[in-house]
Amino acid sequence: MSGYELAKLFDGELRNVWTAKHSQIYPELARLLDDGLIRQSASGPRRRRTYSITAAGKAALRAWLIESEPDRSYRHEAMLRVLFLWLLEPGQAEAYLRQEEEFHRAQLAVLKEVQRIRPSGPAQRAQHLAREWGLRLEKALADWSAWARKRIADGYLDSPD
Amino acid sequence: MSGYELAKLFDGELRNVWTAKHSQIYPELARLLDDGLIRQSASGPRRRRTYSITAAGKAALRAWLIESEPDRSYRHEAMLRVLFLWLLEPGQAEAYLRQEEEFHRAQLAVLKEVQRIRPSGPAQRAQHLAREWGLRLEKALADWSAWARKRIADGYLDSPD
DNA sequence: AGATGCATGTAAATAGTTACATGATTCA
DNA sequence: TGAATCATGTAACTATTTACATGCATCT
Repeated sequence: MSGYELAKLFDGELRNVWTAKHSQIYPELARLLDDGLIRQSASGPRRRRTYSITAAGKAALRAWLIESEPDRSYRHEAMLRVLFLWLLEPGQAEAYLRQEEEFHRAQLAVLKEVQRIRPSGPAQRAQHLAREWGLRLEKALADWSAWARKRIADGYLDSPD
Repeated sequence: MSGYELAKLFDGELRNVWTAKHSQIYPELARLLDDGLIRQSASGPRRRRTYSITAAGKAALRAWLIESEPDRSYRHEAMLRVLFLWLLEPGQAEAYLRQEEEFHRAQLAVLKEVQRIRPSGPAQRAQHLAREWGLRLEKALADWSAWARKRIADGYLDSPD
């Protein structure tokens, strides 16, 4: 893949797995190339260069997977905002959650389309499994947004205690 | 809340919303205090200091909520790893997913316990809504892990194409 | 010919982690 | 009295974003 394609991928269907901007991707590709973990596999118009993983790169990934514990902490700005929804008028809070639901329903539709394509090769199949997670995540987020909005509409946040 | 309590909260029930280490929290509290967005509300043994939000702090939060678009990108290292599971032996991949399921079932149980406590006051109620999301997220993650593991056990990743 | 999208790169600033550092209180 | 936990702080490093910068290719 090229740096440009990676940037698109991170901004698209990998948005709920990992992200990176092109300004981080290009220097990182240069570093990986320098370390022999990837190799340039093709070049195209407009200085386009695609890279593929080397045996050393695969070994490094394997070592990472086996030797380290996953970091299971999340950062979800949209949910962080929910903690402060009590500072807004209920109507504003409802509008926020309505937008969230809309966004996630739209994402869900996009992922469903992509998911129809049959993956070929092990890497594509692993991506298919991760995309299935994306699908479930978007649905859960849309459903939660609708649920929370209804609770707020019922006066959940403004009732005194 | 004190810096120490915030660190615990981020590491505990806010783990799937936002995180920060104490080394980030303390300088940030100093900055917020300096900017008049929080005020010191109490002090205890061992230099313990708790802070509460000021009117200016609330206004700043409101402005953030209303004037900026939420960043809906995620970073989920545990799911990033899934993209590279094809590099492992199927047995190793299954072990990874089994651990993930276990972790999320345990988290689910913890959150369910916390969620039984009735929230008092609007901020607590907003946190309750976010925790309900945490609950749904942990369940979805556990279910997905079990599903993906079964697919891999059925040879999904190693079948040629 | 002009707009749009492809394609890459770098510098400066901000955000966040890891490691180093210290000391008080509580409990066994 | 020794260990664990509470509690805060800082320095160095790494990661990430924002802004600046350039130019080619394709389509209308």
